[in-house]
Amino acid sequence: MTEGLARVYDPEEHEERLYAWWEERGYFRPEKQVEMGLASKEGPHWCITMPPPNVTGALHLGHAMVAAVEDLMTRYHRMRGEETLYLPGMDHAGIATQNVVERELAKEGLTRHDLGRVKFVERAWEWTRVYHDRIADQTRRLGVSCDWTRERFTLDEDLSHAVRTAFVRLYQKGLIYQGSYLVHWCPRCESAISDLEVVPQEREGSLWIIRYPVANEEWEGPRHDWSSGRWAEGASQFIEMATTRPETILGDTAVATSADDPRWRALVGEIAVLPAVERRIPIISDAAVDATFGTGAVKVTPAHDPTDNEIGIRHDLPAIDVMTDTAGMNEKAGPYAGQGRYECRRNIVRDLEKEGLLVDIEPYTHAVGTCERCHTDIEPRVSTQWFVRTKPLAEAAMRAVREGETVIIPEREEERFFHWMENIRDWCISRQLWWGHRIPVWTCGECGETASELVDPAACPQCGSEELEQEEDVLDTWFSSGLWPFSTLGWPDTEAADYQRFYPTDMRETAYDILFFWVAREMMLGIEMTGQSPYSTVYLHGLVRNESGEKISKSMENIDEYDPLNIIGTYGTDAMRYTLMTSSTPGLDMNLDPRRLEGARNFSNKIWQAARFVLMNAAAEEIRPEIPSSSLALELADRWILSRLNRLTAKVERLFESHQYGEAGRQINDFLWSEYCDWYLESSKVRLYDEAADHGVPIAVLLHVLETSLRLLHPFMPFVTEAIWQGLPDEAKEGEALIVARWPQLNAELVDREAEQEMALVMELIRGIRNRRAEYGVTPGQRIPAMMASPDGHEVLAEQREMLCSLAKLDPDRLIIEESMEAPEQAATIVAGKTTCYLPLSEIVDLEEERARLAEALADVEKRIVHSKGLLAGPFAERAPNHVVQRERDKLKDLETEREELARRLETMR
RNA sequence: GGGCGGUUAGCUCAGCUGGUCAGAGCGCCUCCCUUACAAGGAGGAGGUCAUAGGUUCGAGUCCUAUACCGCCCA
Repeated sequence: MTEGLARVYDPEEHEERLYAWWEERGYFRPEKQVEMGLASKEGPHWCITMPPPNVTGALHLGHAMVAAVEDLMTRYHRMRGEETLYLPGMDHAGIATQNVVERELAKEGLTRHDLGRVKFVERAWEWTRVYHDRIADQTRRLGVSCDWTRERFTLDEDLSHAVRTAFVRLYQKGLIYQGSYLVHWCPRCESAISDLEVVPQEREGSLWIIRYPVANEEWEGPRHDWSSGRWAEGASQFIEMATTRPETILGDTAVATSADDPRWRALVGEIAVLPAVERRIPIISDAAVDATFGTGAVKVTPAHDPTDNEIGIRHDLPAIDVMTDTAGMNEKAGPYAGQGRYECRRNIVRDLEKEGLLVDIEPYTHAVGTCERCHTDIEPRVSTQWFVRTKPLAEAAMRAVREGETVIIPEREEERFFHWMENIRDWCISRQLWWGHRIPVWTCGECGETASELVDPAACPQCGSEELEQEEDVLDTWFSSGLWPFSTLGWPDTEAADYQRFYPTDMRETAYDILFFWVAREMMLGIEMTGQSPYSTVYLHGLVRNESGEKISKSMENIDEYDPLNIIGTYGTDAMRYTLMTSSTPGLDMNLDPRRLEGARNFSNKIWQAARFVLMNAAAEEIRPEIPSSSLALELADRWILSRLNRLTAKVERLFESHQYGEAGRQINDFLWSEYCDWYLESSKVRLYDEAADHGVPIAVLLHVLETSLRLLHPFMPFVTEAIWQGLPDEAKEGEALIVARWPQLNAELVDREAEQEMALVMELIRGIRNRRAEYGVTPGQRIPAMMASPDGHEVLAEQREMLCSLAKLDPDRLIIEESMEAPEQAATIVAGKTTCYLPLSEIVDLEEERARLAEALADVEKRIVHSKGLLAGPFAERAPNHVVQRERDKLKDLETEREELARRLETMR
């Protein structure tokens, strides 16, 4: 592998190959880590369970984000020597998968009912097998170092057993109940869905102002048929109300006004006659009615509206469901039975108008609930469902967060968590689907007794009858996902090795938009089932959007640009992961900009090129001992880069510990590019290209710094770093793979403040000289003379003659470095602290320009001196902390030195 | 209606507990295919950190309003 590296880094050459190798070597497995001595059974451990992707389709950028963050954490902990488990898996995604399979069937002209339950479930399994493989493959492309030997699927036998156990326990504890309540019903899925699965959508609809006749002595009820135009003939009193949903009139069981509304007070207690169906319904008053809305009176449809449902309960009103499972009008809808709900709406409005009961129509914008999965308008509907009593579970979950057992990052998300938990409603967990965990409740055909047991009951526990029927419905997918952090580790077998070792886990990492869907449920079920919060930290990342901040959706024209696999194809996995990690800040949404991807790809190539340089030069050398070593005679640049490296190591560690991964990634980039490549590597050429010079030291330092930086960068860019690392000579590294190398530790001995200050002077002079060369248009390669006067730095500069000549393109024979000297006349001047550098470019220096430039610099310095003096003379000197004041004093001193130098120089030019 | 987040260079974004923080990449201008890299190198221009107050010796950084954009909940 030390054959030298290709001219350009090509991710495709390495990524899949390296991944296969890692996996085959078993590095993702905790057992292997222990076997290798990287971790120990007695030592620290770290575990994260992967948010299981749905088996519905393909991965998107959200998954790529999850992969980037979680794999970064995983690799970091593994390198730190913790026994690390990243446990992967997938979710059967009940409603979503059933939808896609039904869509497939539709292409064949079939519905699930044509197949029947058993055959349909078989089809869903076929789908699952295909997509499981596809998603697993894609996950590997993301470079995720998870332990595939522990992969789980929510419908696996053991996980189903966990679901069953959890259900039975909750049921027997009275935390699960069945009842007839208002739920969100999707007429396309023909199933109940939870509050969270309803997506409100703004609609420009209408507000229909209608009126119902009131029965009284003069008019006891209609004497003519509905739609005859004479239905309300003779009625003398009406109550007027506004509605956005005229079709639900048929299910009204009252009219309500706010208490003491002067407009309607007299009618409260009277009976209104419902159009079309002629039901006699009471006029009541209720606090829920907003007197300022519409006419101050509302129709009450307890079976089809949440607010009305509550009013209905308060007033003991009947709830009449007028619809079918597919949101058609049922037999209770009288003349409209058999019509679709929107067809019915049009017709009943027409008829109301005909009967003189339509008062007005106003345009009205309001929110309509739609199904998260199929976007069909939701129908609130009373139906019999299973619920989890969430209050006690929520209390425990809140306590865990409040007491710090689980920390949510970013912190503000804790507020959202509490707010939701405090207002939590019971969780509807039954779904009228076929794909999922069938509810383990049996009803006796003889006595009606219901039972929920761990083992399928053979006979009714109450009457002994064998006529038992299992509940048809399945459980909400989130019920099984809610058990994920422990069901995957072996629960309910609490003696299982993984459960013992890794539970509670350390991290739940996911996007903030599923805090309630999932995290909240995991917390509730986890604490209830295991007595412990399922993880100590919840880290929530932001959503990925396109570069204009728009949500990426399948309907976008350039959707392919945002397909992670296409991004990987263009830029490589490393570039994508690095970009996802560094483009944003924790918890904030990210606008993914292709330019950043390009930059990241360039970065990976840059490291590759640097490595090529190091390896080419190292190939010819005998590799010297590791660093630090007293046997190495380090020069200024060596001491400087080692110091910078160790500062970086400390900084990255601190940033990782506070979950500021993006900042850490940027810091590593800065170091490698702007310090290692631009300065150290360039300066090393002086020694490496000098046959007579010692090559061992720069090679050792180049290798050491490169190798250490690769370890720091590995969690961000796993592939390119491993590819290079494998190419490094054995003497420069420890172990067989970077993925299992040790995380770098700060070596405080190598932090060298003096070297940093001296190097800063050298760099400042070189930058200054380059700047003047560019300004005067000196031919790039041309060697020029220079004279440096430095009372405090001449020794350092003299030692760095070669570096100065090389990087500033100075003529070695005409470089003079003294403590002080007479200033030449025709020269450009650079002042750096006490050091003055003259470039005697007699032919090209424009004295007038020089004077102007120096005068400008002097003016600037003087301005800063005035500011600094003002600061030190004021209350700042007394109130600010000592070290800040001292720093200001030092700064002033430097400025004053510089002013002197500039002034002196200007003087000589008069 | 309640709550949260954002508003920093032309563009996409960093700036942790207030004191060299005014930054990066891309774009732009000048020069350079120099034996790691043109997916590159050297130099340069560019921002009164949304607005108005306030706290402080000192504020993109804290507080209060306002505007605009976005999200969540009802």
